[in-house]
Amino acid sequence: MNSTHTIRGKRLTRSFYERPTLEVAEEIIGKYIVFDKNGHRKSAKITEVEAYIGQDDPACHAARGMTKRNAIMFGRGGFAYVYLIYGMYHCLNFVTESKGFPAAILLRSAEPIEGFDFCQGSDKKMLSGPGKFCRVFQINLTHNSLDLTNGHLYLQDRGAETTIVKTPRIGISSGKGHLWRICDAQSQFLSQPLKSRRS
DNA sequence: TGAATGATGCGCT
DNA sequence: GCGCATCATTCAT
Repeated sequence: MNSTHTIRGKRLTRSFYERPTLEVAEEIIGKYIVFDKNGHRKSAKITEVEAYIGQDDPACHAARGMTKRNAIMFGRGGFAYVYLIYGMYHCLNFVTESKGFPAAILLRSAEPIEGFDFCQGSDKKMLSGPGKFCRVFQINLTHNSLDLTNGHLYLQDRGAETTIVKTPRIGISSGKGHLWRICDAQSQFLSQPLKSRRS
């Protein structure tokens, strides 16, 4: 039942990324990530991200200055920052803000849209976590520093409307006070379920 | 339903 | 050496 029809959408340009990170993070929910690899297209709707903002954010990789690994974060917005974590998983980030201000948005979870087999019925968890997303999308260190505005990995606006919820970030030991994990409040495709509200 | 744990490699002190 | 922006599995309650 998979369609090979290409869904149209507007590619997000440099001006989308080169803004305050929290603004970008809130607007990025509901956007679509597209990866064209060898003529095969995968796409997914973004449901959950985290913001890592500047050298005053202790959880941000740039907190202790520029290194070879995090150098891309110090450049212009609109590039991919990919790193290896725990020796076995990759995490994909979107660099934000202008040159000189290091910040990025971690893609934590998404809803599969195009280019997947759904025979297992476990699609809700297929992309639910930063490591799982990269494994399925085959994102690795070779994709670090790719230009999202001019390449085969990019974001699209397909006009989806969303309601967002903010929570503390996951898996960090410092910087827990900020509500910089941003989720689609209605989505079933999150890395962790939101706390249900009690009456 | 939740806590503990092992796998695994790189960057940094 | 140690500590990670993780995940799947095992064990306890």
